[in-house]
Amino acid sequence: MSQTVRIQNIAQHVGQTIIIKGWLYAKTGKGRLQFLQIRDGSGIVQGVMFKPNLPKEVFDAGKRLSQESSIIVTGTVKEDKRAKGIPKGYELDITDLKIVQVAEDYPITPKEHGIEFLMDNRHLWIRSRKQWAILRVRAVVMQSLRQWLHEHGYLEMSTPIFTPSVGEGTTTLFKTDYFGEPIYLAQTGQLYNEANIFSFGKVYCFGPTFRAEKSKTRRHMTEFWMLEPETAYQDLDGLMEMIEQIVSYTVAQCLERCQDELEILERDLTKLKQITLPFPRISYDEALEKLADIRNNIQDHELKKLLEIEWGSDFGSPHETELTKLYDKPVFVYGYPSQCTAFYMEPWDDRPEVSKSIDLLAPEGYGEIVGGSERISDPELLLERIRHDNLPEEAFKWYIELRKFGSVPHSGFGLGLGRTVAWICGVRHVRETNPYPRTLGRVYP
RNA sequence: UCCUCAGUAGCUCAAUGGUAGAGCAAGCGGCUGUUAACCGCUAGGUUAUUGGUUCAAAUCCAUUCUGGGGAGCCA
Repeated sequence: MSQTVRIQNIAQHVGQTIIIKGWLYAKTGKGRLQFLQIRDGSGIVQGVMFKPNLPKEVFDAGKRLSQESSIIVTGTVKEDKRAKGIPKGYELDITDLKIVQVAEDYPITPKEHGIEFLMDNRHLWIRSRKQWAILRVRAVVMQSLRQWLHEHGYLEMSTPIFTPSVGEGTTTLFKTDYFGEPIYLAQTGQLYNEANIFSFGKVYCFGPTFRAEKSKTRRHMTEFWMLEPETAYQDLDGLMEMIEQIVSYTVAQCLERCQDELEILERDLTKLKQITLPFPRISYDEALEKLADIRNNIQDHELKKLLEIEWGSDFGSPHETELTKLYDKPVFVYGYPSQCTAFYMEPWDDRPEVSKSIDLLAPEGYGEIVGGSERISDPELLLERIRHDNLPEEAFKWYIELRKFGSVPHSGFGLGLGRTVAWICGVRHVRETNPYPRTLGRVYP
C-alpha cells in the first residue's frame, strides 16, 4: 500500500509511488496523453496520464473529469525541471486514479472574470491560485505577529465584541439588540486592554472589529481583523521601536516562509527586502512641509486641490499616498494635532495642542496600516478630555478608575491585518485578503 | 451622504436607431508534452427594472434596482 503524501512534501518522495488526495484544478490533454493539474490544499502538482500505462476504463474516466472533481491519485514522483507546480520541479506519473466525485460544471473557469462574479463565488474563488496564496500569507502574517508577541512576553487577551457605547466616539458603530437593550459591536479592544495591562503588563487582542462606515474603497471592510497590543511603562519612542520590530519581523517571516505564494502573486521581492530597521520618523509638522513641497511641484490641478491641507486637519488618503512615495520603507508620522485625534491620547510635553500619536504608513501607496499613541495616565486630564468631547462620563467610570490605582505611562497600537496583508502581497484591494470579506453592500457568501 | 462608471448567452465582451454576435465554458469527435493547448461539429438570449420618444430601441430620455471605483472617515 502506497503512502499518502501532501504535495508540499513531494520533494522527499522522488522515485516513490505515492497517493495524493485532492481535486482536479485544471486539465489539458492531447489524445492518449492527458495532463491533470492536481491540488490538495498544500500545493499543485501535474499528473500525467499516458494511455498505455493505465487500465482503459481508468484512462477514459480521467479524460472526462470535470474541473474541481475530487480524486485520489496513485503515481510515481518524477523530477522534472520544467514542471510548473507548487513546489516547482516535480511531476506525477499516474498509475491509478479513483474518482470520489465528478464535479458539476464549475463556474470559475481559467479565464477572466469580473469582480462581482468572483465575489458572488467567493466560497469557490478561494480555491484559485492567487486567492489561495493570499490567504496562506495571511495565515503566516497572523502566526508571525503572535510569535513576535509571544517571544516578547505578551499575553493574548480576549476582549469583548458586545460592548456598551464606549468607543472612540468618532466612528459609526453597528447597533444590535441585547435582550431588549441596545448594544454595539466592538470597533476596538483597546480600552479593555488598558485595564488588562495593570494585571499582566504586556497584552494584546487579535480579532474582528466592526465599523458601520459607508466607506466604499479598496482599503475598507465593515468587519476587519485588528491586532491591538498594549504595554505598561512604554512611552511613544518605545511604541515606535516595538512597531518597527514587529512589522519588519513579520515581513521577514513572509519572505522566508511564503516564497511560492509571493511568486504566484508576482510580488516584487526587492521591495519587501528593503523593509529593515529602522523606519523613518517624521513629525506631523514636517509632513505638512513635505506635502507643501509636493504640491508646489505638481501640475495636476485636481490632485493639487486634493492635497490642500491646513494645520490641524488629519491626512486624507491622497496625502498619505504622496508621503509614502518619498520612502522605500514604512514611515512613522508622529505628533498629530490633538483636535484630530482621540480623547485618550497623551498631550505632547509643553505642546498641548499636539498629541503623542503615531501612524505608520506603508510604502507603495498602501497608506495607514498602524495607528497608535501613548495614553493619558492622569485621571483629571482624562476626565477633562471626556467632558470636552461630550462623551458619557458614567460609561467611562471604569476606564477613569484605571488611572486611580497605580496609573503608569502606557501605550499601544492597532494594526490592520487586511491592509498589512494587502501590502505584503501587493494586492490592490483588502477584500482579497479576507476569506469572506464584509464590505458595504456585501455579506454573501 | 456626495461624485463617477457600468449592467447583453454560465463567464469575458462586441453590436452607437434597422435580422442580437464572437471567444471561452458545457456536450460530441480527433490529436504523445500540455501549461488560458489546438481543430471540427452541437446547443445556448425576457439585452437588470419600469415607463417614454420613434415606423423601428441593447442603442436615445427618465425612473428604480444592483454592482465597481473614489471622497469624507478610518485599520
